[in-house]
Amino acid sequence: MPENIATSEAGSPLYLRVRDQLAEQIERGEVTANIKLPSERVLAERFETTRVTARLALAQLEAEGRIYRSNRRGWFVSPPRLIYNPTEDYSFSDNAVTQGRLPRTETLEVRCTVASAWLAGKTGLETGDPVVLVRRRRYLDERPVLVENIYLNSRHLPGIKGFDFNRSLWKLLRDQYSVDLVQKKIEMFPTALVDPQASALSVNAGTAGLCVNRCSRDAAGVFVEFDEEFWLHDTLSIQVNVA
Amino acid sequence: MPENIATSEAGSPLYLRVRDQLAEQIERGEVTANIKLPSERVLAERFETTRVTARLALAQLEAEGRIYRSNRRGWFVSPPRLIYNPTEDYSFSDNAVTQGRLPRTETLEVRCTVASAWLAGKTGLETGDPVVLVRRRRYLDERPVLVENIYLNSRHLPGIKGFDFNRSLWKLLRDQYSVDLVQKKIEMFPTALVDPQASALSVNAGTAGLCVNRCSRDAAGVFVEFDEEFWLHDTLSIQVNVA
DNA sequence: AAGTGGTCTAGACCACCAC
DNA sequence: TGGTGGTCTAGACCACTTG
Repeated sequence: MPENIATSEAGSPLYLRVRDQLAEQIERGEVTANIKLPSERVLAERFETTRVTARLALAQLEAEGRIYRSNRRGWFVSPPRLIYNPTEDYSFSDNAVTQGRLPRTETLEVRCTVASAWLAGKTGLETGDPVVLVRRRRYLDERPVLVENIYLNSRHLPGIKGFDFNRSLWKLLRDQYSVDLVQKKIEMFPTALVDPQASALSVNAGTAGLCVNRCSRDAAGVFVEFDEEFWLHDTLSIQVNVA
Repeated sequence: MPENIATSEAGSPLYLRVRDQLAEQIERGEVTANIKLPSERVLAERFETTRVTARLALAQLEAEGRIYRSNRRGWFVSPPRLIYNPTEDYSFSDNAVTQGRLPRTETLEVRCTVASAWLAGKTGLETGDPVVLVRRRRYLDERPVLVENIYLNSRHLPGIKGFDFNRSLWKLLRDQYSVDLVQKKIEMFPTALVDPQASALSVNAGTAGLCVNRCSRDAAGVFVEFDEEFWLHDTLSIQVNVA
């Protein structure tokens, strides 16, 4: 049975009225976190319109962070955002568990390489200085939510390449090297995810994301690590306190 | 003369190849900041495709923050992002000028009201406590880039309603009330802009944005102001230092 | 008045995923 | 194998902006 939309007052475009109806159903809890929405074809029929218009409505809800898509499996309701304070020493896993989520970390790659001009500019290293690159992917409730490139100062952290990176990096540095990260420079901006990050997260190129870069030094001001994080835009809320 | 795209290897979807060609032209400087792109119909013809596909390519570049649209006037190349540190006492104007931009502030509304339950939860006020609401819109080079709702503790700031809000709020508090904002709690998350913020910025509902909330207190911990900012996503880069 | 983006129709074929 | 989203065509009319 079609919804009473196509026949309603046309005060706003059809795709926004479809959006509002879907949003209402989500808020009423008729569909809840991680539940699949009806298919685009079914929605188009239900609202007596075409797939193009149904997709416009879905794109709106996706942009607002209310729903997300998974591969070609369909559209799902987004769970609450993870609260994340990038200024603090940080265990992704502890933080997720505290918020009632199931975290998982995959180490995609560990490789010795040298600093690019871009990295040198960000860190104060010289171009060509040795660094260890660690690429990780992190999940919440089995949904991949971020990929990151970590560049470690290998001169300052001998033997770092041999450790297990599926655990908290901050704890590793503290326990194995007695390094405290006390100086941080953090940069954040919203942007679309493109390859290779989009592929790594199994989303389409152009999916909205948040890029978080963090440059950390020890108490003496020596560069320790640079972290480049690519988050799906609907999965996090940044919180920072200044005292 | 059509670009050599439709005939090129179809390793990726057409709209991504169109995106790449346009991105290249932007990077080569053939079109630069605030320059208008060819119309969607011209692009469709040039790349031997339809408007729908051309719009997909443009939407990609918009999501990446490379271009933006202005009403029904066309698509324009985005200028560099404004670097913004929300943890510091902050003059929008000074910051913009330092970065070579032309700032402007409009006060849309100044109104006495009372704290909602939502605001009470964010600030520690009681629901119903008196506050002054200031709504402002801010421009960079005559492009509106953010709207904000400022809630001021009117008990703590007698007579605040009478001042000029087109200048820096922080300077106003310092000069007129000798208040230093030393405790701040900041929250940021990417989301789509919807009405009324979208209308206030003359963009379509669903345009990508960044919401920045800031709760500031004085040295004694008394609530002074809560600021709710809605930025266009391609206009800013957040930078924070932790020492 | 002409041109622009905004919205919408009614289809089509493809790649991938689950059954 | 059938259903899903992903991509794409070839048009249409409308609202608004600009000359």
